Amino acid sequence: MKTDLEASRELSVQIAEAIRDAIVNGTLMVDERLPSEAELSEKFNVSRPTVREALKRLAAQNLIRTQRGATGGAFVNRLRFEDAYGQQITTSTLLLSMNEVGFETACEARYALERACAPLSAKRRTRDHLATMRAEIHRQSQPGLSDEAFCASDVAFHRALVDGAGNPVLSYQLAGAIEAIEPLMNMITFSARSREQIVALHTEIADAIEAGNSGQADRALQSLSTYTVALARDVAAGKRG
Amino acid sequence: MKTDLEASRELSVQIAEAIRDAIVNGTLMVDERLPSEAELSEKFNVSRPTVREALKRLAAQNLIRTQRGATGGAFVNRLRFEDAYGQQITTSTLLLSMNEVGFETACEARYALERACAPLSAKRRTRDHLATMRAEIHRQSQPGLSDEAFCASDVAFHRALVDGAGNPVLSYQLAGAIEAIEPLMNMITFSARSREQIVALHTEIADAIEAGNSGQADRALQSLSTYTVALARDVAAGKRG
DNA sequence: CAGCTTTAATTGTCTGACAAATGAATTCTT
DNA sequence: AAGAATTCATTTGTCAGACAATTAAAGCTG
Repeated sequence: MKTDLEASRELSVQIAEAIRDAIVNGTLMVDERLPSEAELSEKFNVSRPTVREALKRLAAQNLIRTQRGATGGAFVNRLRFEDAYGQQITTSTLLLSMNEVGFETACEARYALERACAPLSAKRRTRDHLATMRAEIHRQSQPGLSDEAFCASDVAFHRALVDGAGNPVLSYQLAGAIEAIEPLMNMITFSARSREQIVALHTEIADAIEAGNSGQADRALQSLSTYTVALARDVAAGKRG
Repeated sequence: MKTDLEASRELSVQIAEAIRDAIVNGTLMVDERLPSEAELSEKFNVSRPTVREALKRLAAQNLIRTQRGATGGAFVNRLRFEDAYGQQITTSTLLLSMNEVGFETACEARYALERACAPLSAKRRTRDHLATMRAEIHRQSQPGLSDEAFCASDVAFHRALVDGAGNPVLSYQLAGAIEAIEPLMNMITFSARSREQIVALHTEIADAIEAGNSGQADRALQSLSTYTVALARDVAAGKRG
């Protein structure tokens, strides 16, 4: 952890960077305790509020956690996938909501990623993943289901498909894409007709994954992708027939 | 922006969340100016340092930017892809460095994502993307190239391939995976023989992308994936022959 | 009207203080 | 001596008030 800072930028930024570097390059290990705020302010020659602003920056990125009390302090966080999920989802949602990304682009990315997962999932999925997919399909075919519940089930189905690939990096990458576009997906699951079509394709996907037939899974996912984008375009055009 | 806070959690966290919600749900628009720190501290009934800690949390997530001076203040940021790239790379690097993810898992994810991009890239790549790929291949075949430079060129090649898909979401997702494993990739580009093999596969990929032959691109990427993972396994096992 | 100066607003930083939490040491009780 | 209660020291959380640095706008001056 370097203690001499350049000028120009804000002190709290520089201190945050110095500590972050120490974490990334391994100078500070996971669960290691940082010096107390008083010690840090002495070490960097700044006041405690400035040190605190730096620490809050790091806390916002889940790099550290703090604890009050005698043996308290700031500790290096082991970054967990759940934390990474959360950040990913927030970022993706913001990119979408600020119109930096269109629905079609997000949708395309999502299905491209899912198609990348499908062959792995066909190989490695456990009985649990398959059972989840089947259960969600069954739920989706219930007639009284609300749009929100249908969409939540849709998310659960696709998550099971992706998790079946057994690669947490892929799961985490897709979490953002899938959950960020969920609100928009809600709008295109309005009609019973589209639900039937979606359930049919989900069934085809589940069958393919169960049989280990990655080609079939890929074709079904491609159909689903095409169908979804077409529906979205219709909704965008306002013809809700 | 709600102004009444619950108890229990830290005030700065609650304030940060209240403001973040206002940004995400559109109450605060892009480039809109937040109330000054003094106004916020009055509004939330907390001191200015507490408000500042909250703002620093948001700044760390690129949600706001601050400016000093008469017309200064905190402004809602339009989240840019570059910012998202940075966060993605940091997160991926941390997940890798903290052994939350193994090299093989990251590698598998990376090539799965690339294979998802390849068909789109075969369709949409511009002349520029292709030219970049060719240029990097040429650089990679120079004999005097350092391992670091070779690896940097490798990253540039794959970025061009991915960017050719014309989907910024995919580009951004892959940025993390590719750049995070670059240091580890460095270690497996040690021998001239493996470089030759990699260059040959890169050439095959570029040819396929140029011809719009996504099947060939996919096969080449799969070979590259298999070869890379095998090399990595050898390196891990310590047999550097 | 152009250029300079002043001014007001705002963030950045500092100082010093107290409150709250919490584990550890200490004391008291049995 | 063992266990329970208490005190204590340490550390983060919060507050109040102040000054410095920056910046754009208003005002002044030639």
